[in-house]
Amino acid sequence: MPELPEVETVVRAIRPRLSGRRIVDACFTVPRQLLPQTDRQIRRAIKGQHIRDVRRRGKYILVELQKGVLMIHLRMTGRLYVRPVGQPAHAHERAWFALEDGHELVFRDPRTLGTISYATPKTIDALVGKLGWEPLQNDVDLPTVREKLRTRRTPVKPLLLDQRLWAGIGNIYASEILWEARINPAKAAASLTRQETQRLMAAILDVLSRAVKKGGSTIRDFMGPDGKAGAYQKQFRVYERAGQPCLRCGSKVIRIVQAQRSTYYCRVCQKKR
DNA sequence: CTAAGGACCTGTCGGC
DNA sequence: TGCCGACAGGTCCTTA
Repeated sequence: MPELPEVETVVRAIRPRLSGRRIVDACFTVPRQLLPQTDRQIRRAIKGQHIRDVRRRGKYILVELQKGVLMIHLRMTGRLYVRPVGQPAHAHERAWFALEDGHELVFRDPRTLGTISYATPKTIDALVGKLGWEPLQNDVDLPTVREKLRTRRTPVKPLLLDQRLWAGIGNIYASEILWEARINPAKAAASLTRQETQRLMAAILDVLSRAVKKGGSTIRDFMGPDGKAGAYQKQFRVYERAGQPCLRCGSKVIRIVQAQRSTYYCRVCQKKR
């Protein structure tokens, strides 16, 4: 469900309500979602710890505690919000973290694909160490990117979903980014020209930062933790617009399937060569 | 090493 | 109305 802009929106909303608070208890209902420890181990490890800060790395939400980090990944349908204890629950709530101040952090996830893990400074690298560049940091240069793409014969669209390159891009923004950069999603990553790679890097930064400014996208069930919907879905140029006119050239946007995921693009603006 | 396909889950929607 | 397949913001594992 959420990609970088949605995760960033969640983090910004919950950070002021969690920082400095103490976790007094935790409850988990789906053991499968806990990695790599058991519910009992995580519960014992985090109980009593103060929350120092809440940050994002790729699509991971990092709740930084005194002695370790609680890492939450929302996958497709996860949501995270803070509410006063005693308020009515929603369907599909899977985990709760009770705070000393009378609120609770709630993890809701209908499909139960999300994950919760607890890591210490010693073990965190195994979970987050393989993640690639942070798209909003904009701290990687053109030669470095070109070198990384040089050996990749895979189409560029599925490649954008590989979190080991840029961390945080998902299925919606991959299509949006390629439309913005005027690159054909089926083009082999290794065959991108210098100019195309440059446009790709610019589009990644541009599309994702604009989406963050709008509070992410709400298309099915993503919701800001305050119940507010994101607004970026109104700015989609190609995603879920198959059959509608391209906003640049007017020809029809088409949908194809790559690596079992939908891709949307304009055949005319995003020519292969 | 890379690449492709299935697996993991539940909910919703459109067609017959 | 009810059933069935397709599809959904993601990643991980197995196989070639």
